[in-house]
Amino acid sequence: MDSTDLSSGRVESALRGGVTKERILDAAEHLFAEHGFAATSLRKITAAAQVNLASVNYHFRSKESLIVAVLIRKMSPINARRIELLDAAEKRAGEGPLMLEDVLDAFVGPVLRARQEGGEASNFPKLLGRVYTEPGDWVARIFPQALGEVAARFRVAFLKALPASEFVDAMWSMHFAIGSLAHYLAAPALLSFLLQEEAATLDVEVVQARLVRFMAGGMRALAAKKEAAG
Amino acid sequence: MDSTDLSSGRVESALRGGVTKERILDAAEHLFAEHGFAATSLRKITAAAQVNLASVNYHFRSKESLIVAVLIRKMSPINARRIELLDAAEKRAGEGPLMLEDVLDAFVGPVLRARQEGGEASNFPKLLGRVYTEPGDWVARIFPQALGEVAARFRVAFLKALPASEFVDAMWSMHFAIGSLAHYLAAPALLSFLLQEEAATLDVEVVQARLVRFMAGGMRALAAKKEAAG
DNA sequence: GTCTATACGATGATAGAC
DNA sequence: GTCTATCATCGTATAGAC
Repeated sequence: MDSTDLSSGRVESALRGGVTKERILDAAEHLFAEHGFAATSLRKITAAAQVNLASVNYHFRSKESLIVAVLIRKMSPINARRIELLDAAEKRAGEGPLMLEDVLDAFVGPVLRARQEGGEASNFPKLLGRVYTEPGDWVARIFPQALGEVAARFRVAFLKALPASEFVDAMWSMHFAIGSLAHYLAAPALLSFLLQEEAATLDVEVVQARLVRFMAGGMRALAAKKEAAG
Repeated sequence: MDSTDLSSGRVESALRGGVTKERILDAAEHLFAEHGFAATSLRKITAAAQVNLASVNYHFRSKESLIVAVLIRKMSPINARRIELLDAAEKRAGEGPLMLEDVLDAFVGPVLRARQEGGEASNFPKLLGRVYTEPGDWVARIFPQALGEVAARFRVAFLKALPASEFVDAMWSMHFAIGSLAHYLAAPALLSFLLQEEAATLDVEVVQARLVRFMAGGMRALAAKKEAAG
């Protein structure tokens, strides 16, 4: 990590423990989480990372691509944990039925706990929630990369946990459920407004319990459509 | 509407059927819906409206205030229709129980049909969906103004339709339900990704049926928490 | 009161030297 | 691979015409 190349102008950055690209990612992640995408200029990022402004455009094509890179890097451990928990749930179920609540816990839990993974207090979950609704077509392009394996695994898991459901209905309910999660992460202001009080001091366990209960109820109701009708 | 003041320099705008303020609102609404908030500069708006750039800063304090003004204006008829439908549902229920699905239909229907109200094809629903998750504190400030009466009416309606639920639980489920709606409006890309096909050609009635069924199932499941536990 | 012309600082992006 | 220099464009502010 440390460099002995004292004749180079890159001594300071080398001593600080990372190449330029990673230093940009670190600074950007911190500032994005703190102030959001739009409010964080490339100049603030490069200043915090102590690198040149143009290096962002060299290592990443644009600010948009930088955002994507930051998100992908942060999502990876979360998605790994999701699959880990899903594996455990499926193993626990064995040959028996896969509980919908367990699948939802595996999907929701790692995201809600994401703020502790960084080791520092951050509003990254809120940032993550914005991903789904950020304007622009670039969002659609990160789905395959960001949650390709996760989507594939949970697709079949939800289908297994909702035996009465058809594929299309399960995907719709999955979409609605993700919406509930994303909205909780991204729009705490509305919740505070509805509750007519501050909702910031909430325990993660309690939130997860409520969220999973809501999701499970909704998904089961949608899956039961064909049963009730036919 | 038409002006005979041919001696004035404002003939052109008068002939085009509106004062500057409204022409800005019209152009902004169209461009915001078409390209999103960030991608629409004030210069493009004023160019489309054929007014001076500085007039935006005169009639509205800032771009942010302009966005709010556009949203409030567009939300008003939607919210009026919501209350209209809620009134009808409550009258229909009479002294009997208020059906949760009816309340949800009243809440969801007018939004899903918003694209037809403008008389032109627009992606305003998508724009509306972004409101809930847009970064920045200004969003929180529009809630009281944008859905003050609506929130108040539907708060009590949901409580009536969910007799087993406590206030806090009902508000949480309301929040989650709004999340499902907002997410559907704002993130069609994810749905297409999950379905592995284009989802653009969907009938509003079908979507509403699915959405309301999901919401109702989720809200009932969350409301039943206390019952099951106690 | 309304509207215009003009300017300011900051932003994302790029070209070309090293 | 990294830098300096420069670009067009952005939101905003103000002075002054009507």
